[in-house]
Formats: sequence, structure tokens, C-alpha cells
Amino acid sequence: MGKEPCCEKLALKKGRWTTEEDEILAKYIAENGEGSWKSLPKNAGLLRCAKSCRLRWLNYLRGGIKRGKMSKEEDEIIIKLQTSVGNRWSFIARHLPGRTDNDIKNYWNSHLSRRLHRFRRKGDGEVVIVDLGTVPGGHKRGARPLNKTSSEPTNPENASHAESRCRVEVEEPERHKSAVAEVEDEKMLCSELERVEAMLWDDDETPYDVRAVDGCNLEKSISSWLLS
DNA sequence: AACAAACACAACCGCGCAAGA
DNA sequence: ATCTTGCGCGGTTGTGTTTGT
Repeated sequence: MGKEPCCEKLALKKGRWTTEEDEILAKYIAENGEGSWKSLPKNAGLLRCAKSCRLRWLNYLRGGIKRGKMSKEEDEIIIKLQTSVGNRWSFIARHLPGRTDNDIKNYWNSHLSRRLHRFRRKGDGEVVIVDLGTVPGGHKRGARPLNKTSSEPTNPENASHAESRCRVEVEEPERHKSAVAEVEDEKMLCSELERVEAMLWDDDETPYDVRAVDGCNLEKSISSWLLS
């Protein structure tokens, strides 16, 4: 249902877009407007499938797209919304002008979800480093041995586990400093997450009932909540 | 300098929904 | 009521770049 023949069957081009293709697509849309994606490739003379054209336009060529690092404010909004509505990236993107759903999805998967899963505080506030091997899409770089001077033999069985767990404790002064700063950052993120979670599931404080999602009202509630 | 590991992000794929025939 | 078409979304993969050894 609704499935289009894949690019291979139609001998269409796949992979990265060239600047020439970008120019053709942008020019065509500038002259004819968005929409009618199905007929666009043929009319514009592009050997691309409709989906590919649409994605390229929406995520890259369309005007007003912000590129570069997410700000702290954007971070917070993403965390808030992801926590409350889940992986509804297009919905979240509507609250971040200039950011696309794809951008946000990528950012979440490669930055935020890892950061939030990596550190969980115990009740006493102590930072617990979660075994990265258990985190889907985990921060594998962290498992790389950081303390090369350590003469302690490593048990191959527990190697990655031990390496990830001793990340902060065994580092040299300079590295230790930045690791501590990272932990502080993680702490802030975790406490923000916990605050939001607490709000969401505490009947007195919940700004809206996420369990009875009504798209329209939910969006209004969230907008006013974000502005508050 | 060379290599490997990890990151960052662009693009693809499959599915589901809505509208129209 | 059913089928087809077009579109949008979220998950996943692929690839170029960066970083550490």
C-alpha cells in the first residue's frame, strides 16, 4: 500500500546529491513551488526518486535551515519534548524553527540519548557510570582505553566494561578536569530529565496529560508550557 | 605517517495514513 | 467498500571526517 518502486528498479541515482542536482532541484521548486513530488523528478530532469527529492529539499535546500551546533536552549527543548511525546521528531521540529526532524533525530541518537543514558545518579547523588555496552548505539569511543600508563593487566572478559567504568577515576589531571566538567554537564541533563519526568507523572504538576494524547490540544499545551 | 575506532550527518527504506477514484 | 496513489514519518544504514594510538 502506497509503496513506490525502489530506485534500483527504475535505474535511478542513489547516494549523495551533487551540487548540480541541488541546483536543478532548487531551481525547479523556485519556479514551480513545492509539492507534486511524484512528477517532480521527471519534470525537473532529475534521475532521483520522488522521496529522495522531497527529503533533499526539506532537510537541506529549503530556506531557513539552521546548521551547526544545537544551543543549550534547543537541547533543553528537545529533551523536554522527547521525554513527553517520545520520538515524534516532526512534532519536536515544529518547536525548533530552522531545525528539521532529521536533524533532531540524528542529534538525539548521536548526542542526547547517549548522554542521558550514560550517567544516572544514585539516590545520594553519586554519579553512576552505566556500562556503555548495554546502551543501544552506545558511546563506544568512551570504551577506548584512556589511561595508557596504567600497568594493571586487563581481563579481556571484562575489558570494555572495566574501561568504561573507570573513565573518570583513572584519568590524568587535564583529562580528569574535562571529564569532571563532562560529568557536571551530564548531571545537569539528568536533573533536567528527572524534573521533567517528575512533572509529567505527578498529577498535580503535569502540564498536560500525555497519556490521553489529542494532537491539537497537546500541541497547544506544549507550546504554552515551553513559553512558561 | 599509518591505521583503526568513533563521530556526525546525509540519505535510504519500509510502513502507515489520508484522500480520491 | 475497496483499491490506488501520494505523502510523511521514524528507524536504520552508509560514508566522509575527526581523533587517538
